Amino acid sequence: MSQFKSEFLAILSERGFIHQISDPEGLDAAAKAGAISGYIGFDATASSLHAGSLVQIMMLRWMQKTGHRPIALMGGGTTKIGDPSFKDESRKLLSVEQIAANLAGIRQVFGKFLSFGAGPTDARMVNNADWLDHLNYIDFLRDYGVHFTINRMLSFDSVKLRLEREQPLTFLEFNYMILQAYDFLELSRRQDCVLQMGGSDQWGNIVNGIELGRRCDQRQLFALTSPLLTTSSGAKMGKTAAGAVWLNADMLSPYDYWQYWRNAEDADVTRFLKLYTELSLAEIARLGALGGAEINEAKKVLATEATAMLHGRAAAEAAAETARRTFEDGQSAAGLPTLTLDLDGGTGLLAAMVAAGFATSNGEARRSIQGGAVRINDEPVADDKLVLTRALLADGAIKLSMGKKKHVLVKPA
RNA sequence: GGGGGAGUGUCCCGAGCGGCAAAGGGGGCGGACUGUAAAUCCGCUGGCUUCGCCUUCGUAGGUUCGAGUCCUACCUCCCCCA
Repeated sequence: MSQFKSEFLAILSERGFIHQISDPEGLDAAAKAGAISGYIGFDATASSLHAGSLVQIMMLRWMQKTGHRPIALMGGGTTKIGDPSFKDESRKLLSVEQIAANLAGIRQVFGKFLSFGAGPTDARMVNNADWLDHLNYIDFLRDYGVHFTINRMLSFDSVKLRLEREQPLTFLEFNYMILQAYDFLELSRRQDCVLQMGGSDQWGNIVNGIELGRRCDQRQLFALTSPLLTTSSGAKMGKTAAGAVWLNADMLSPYDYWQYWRNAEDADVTRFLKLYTELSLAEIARLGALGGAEINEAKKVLATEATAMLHGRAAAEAAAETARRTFEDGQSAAGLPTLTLDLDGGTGLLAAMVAAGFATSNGEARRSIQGGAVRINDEPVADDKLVLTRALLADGAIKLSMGKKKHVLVKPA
């Protein structure tokens, strides 16, 4: 499996990024022979990417680090259609304004992982709206539609779920795979891009692009997919109870991001270190060998390294220090997320908990209090009618906690 | 076209002879145990101005003191026959 001669594939392989490659020998030879260009598409379905996309981003990063040119494709056009792959029902269509706003949010993150420019291995960012928005329907059908048979498209696993459930798959969505295939063709022509990467759920779509390249331009293109990542207990990467693990700092603080990785399951530590950090495999092997409570050290390294890559070393160290003070010293630490409330007029505890995101309704907050989950300045609270006022301030803030892991500092308005 | 079956707590799956805020799972949250892990055990898991009030069982009507449960129409899906 890892008999790759190119540094690019060898690294991806040994770090666990590879699920399938369309023509492993061919791609390996191409990557060995010289710099190649490869892309991954990101649709603008939310205003930030989340941890589930991190594997893709890391693949682009490794591509660049091993001397190739990564292309981040913004799905400004395809998002208007919506990818139906492996979804059991169609998603709501996003407005054009919404897509533009989401795209702006998503763009930010790439600069932290890739270095952009015009040089041979500088990353590029392109938007498929540039070519998809102005396609002429009839011309497009005549030029490219002839290369796709419905028979074949219906055979893809990605649409089977929908078809088997006899859920409607609209013609609009059905076109998504054609447009994604066309993207690949466009990028091969415009950017000399020969590789498309993505999650394993994208395999069918990518292969369609390879077919199109062969038929239109007699060009050899490649596909490389990463495994669909779940945690050891089966949960999807990047989702927690509180919501998605966003990459944008304004949607998830560096502290909370650090916490997400710190709370990884034991069984995931080695795998995650390989995928989400750039530590050497030897170092990862050492960390992964730690047993019992010592593995917490490995989790801290994972959290700090992963956070440093996204938010910078300083933010990562600060998060680590805040966590250390909070969890290991049991003190309130200044780096905890803060919440500003009116303490002069007083704010009810229930309302404060909802504002802190500890509960979604007063009732839920009340039940948590009755269940003994809530503490103020580390003292358990039993009274759900309590009102937060300045009298509770300690060191300029009130530390409001729920459970062992959720802490917020309430400060006066 | 004909016949039969199904849509349940806006996370999911799923019970429900007319008295139902609705069994049971899963998931999630909290507690205990630990190592900010896993497993296990326990509690919680519609909303509110909470001894009470309000909104929930595909949609809209109807019967009834009272409907998730019965009736009518409609929507969607599954199966059999043509």
